[in-house]
Amino acid sequence: MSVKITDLARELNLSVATISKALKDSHEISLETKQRVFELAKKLNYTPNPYASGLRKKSSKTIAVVLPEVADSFFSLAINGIESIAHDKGYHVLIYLTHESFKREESILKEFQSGRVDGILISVSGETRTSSHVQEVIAAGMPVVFFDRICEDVETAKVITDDFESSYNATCHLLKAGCSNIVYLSTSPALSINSNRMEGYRQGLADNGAQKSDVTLCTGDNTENYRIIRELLTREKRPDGLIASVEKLTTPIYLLCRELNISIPEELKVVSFTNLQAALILTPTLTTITQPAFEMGKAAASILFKGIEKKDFDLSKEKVVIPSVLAERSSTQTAGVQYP
Amino acid sequence: MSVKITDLARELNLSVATISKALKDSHEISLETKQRVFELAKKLNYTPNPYASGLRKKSSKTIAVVLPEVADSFFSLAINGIESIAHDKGYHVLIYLTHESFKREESILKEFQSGRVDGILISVSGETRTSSHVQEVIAAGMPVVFFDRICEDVETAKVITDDFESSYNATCHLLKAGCSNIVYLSTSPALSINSNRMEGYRQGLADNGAQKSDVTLCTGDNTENYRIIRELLTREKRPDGLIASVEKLTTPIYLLCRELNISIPEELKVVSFTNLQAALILTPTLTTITQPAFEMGKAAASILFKGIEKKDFDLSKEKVVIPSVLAERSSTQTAGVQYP
DNA sequence: CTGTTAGCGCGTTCAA
DNA sequence: TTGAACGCGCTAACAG
Repeated sequence: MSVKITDLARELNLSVATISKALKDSHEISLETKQRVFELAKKLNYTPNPYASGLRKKSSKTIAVVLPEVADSFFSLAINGIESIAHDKGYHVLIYLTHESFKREESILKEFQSGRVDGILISVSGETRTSSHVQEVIAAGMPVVFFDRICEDVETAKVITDDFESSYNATCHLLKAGCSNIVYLSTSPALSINSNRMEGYRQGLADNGAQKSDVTLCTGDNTENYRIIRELLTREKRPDGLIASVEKLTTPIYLLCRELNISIPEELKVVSFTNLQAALILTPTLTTITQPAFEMGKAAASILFKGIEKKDFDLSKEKVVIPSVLAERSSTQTAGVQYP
Repeated sequence: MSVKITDLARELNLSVATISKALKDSHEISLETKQRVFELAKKLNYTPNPYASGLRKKSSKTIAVVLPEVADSFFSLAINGIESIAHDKGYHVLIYLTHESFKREESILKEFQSGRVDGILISVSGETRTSSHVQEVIAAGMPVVFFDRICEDVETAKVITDDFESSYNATCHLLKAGCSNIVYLSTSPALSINSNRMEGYRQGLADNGAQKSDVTLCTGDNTENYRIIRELLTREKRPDGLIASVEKLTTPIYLLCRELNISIPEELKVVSFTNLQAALILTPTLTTITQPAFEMGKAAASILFKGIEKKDFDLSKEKVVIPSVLAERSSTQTAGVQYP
């Protein structure tokens, strides 16, 4: 087994209390004793048992991160952000995946009544409709921060991005860049994600007294989309700005621009929402709207630690809407690929 | 605070020992008592403190996963695999990122002498040249499993994929599919990853008494690669099979095939190593070689748990070389995008 | 300055 | 069938 305080105590003919204090560099221990303790500790590779001290101090110095999955880059980057803050604060990170299952989410959260963690960072599953399981741990005094996928009705800290605002900003960006004929490429208008983005576009145009909104409806079928966009790019008054509401629309755009000899971004400025960032491999000169996953992770973690460390900190007051990142790329600075 | 055993004991006028046994469904407790205990436990939302019991039983029921980063999909998927096995086994997963720093890796590993975890799954940082930090925890009796990025000289379990074999299989695959003129597109031949892959290709050809090997050297510059591959695809005896040693070569291949009216896979079969899987968005009919990250995670975790649970299990005997997945896709079954 | 004592919450003897 | 007592490794209060 690993070496413990009693081992040091026996070896040095001191009491465990003395060792404990010495290791904490307490002022009530003589310099000489501390020296001896430190030396032996280093020599024997002593590492305090965190669970024993945690039991005593009623703190685990660990947080839980509950995610649906870590398939795309968003949650991956978020983990990076969370871990980096946690590390700085001296906390450890437990990770749990719900696999989009509400049942699993429930059982995971219930576990947290046990004192295993000091706080929870959660992005709820796609199946989650009710929030009593979250309310329960909060009621038990556990700090909780929602992150990306939130429960609207739970009064605790939330960190999200704003689809409306992102799209609004993208529109302003294009207008400022000189576009006067911007088309929004929508997906199924039923999706709330799409309608928010579309509204942002409309508002952006309106607030700038610009052109009327011009929405082209795309579909789930790629061949069909190709046809639709071709029509758009060959019509008499061709658009000089495009907002792609989902990443996969960038492929037909790119291909058609090659085919029709339209250069991006000189003749056509394209902004696309993107999760995979795969679009950049194709079109390095694309302007992208990405969720700043790393920053969101850091922000969420920071708030959580405030909630953990300051007992009177009111998490329910915290609602952080982080703007998406509008990243304009020149062909030289991209990690993507450029072709003649 | 959360409810503990003593609370239940007081409420039911029983001793803590009785409660403890009852909760473990011990046969030395009457059915009736158990019933009452279970009921109250459920009612009060009792959850045992894992650290207290862990302290007693000298086991934490948690493992550590030490990774360089979770940027690309490989480690993300690996985490999924690891977590799923851990969950099944009733274990918890602590995650640590080294950010490719050896110093950080060292300090993380040292922490594990403390009993915080029962086992370690690690993919070493890019800076890691020595292995004494790993040897140390192993010497202290900690089960360790290497995973993808290993230390050759440490005698413990390892789970990896084999570049040579993958490439060998890809070559055989193309030969079997009727190719007689397969070209290998290399990257910088200095990279060990590339030389292993190239050797696999050569051996694959040799073992099948097929054509002589035909390697085309690509570069780091995309425009240049485009030119090189164009030359290749317009030369008199055009290849009917291509092995791309890195994913980014697929973009020029795809573009040129469109341009030159070469259909994949009818006229040209393309196999590519891939990490991002972004290539599939472009070319759904591509055949890919991917590291089966999810399975590797599961395999590594499974081995680790054997090492943890069977004290006489010899981890140093375990070396699992998982074959890369050669995935041939038809245009219909892909998650990618197809265009006319 | 150092040591004694008493838990943190739980599980495991051993007695009753 | 139940309970009292001890200890896991550590910290905190109080003595000395």
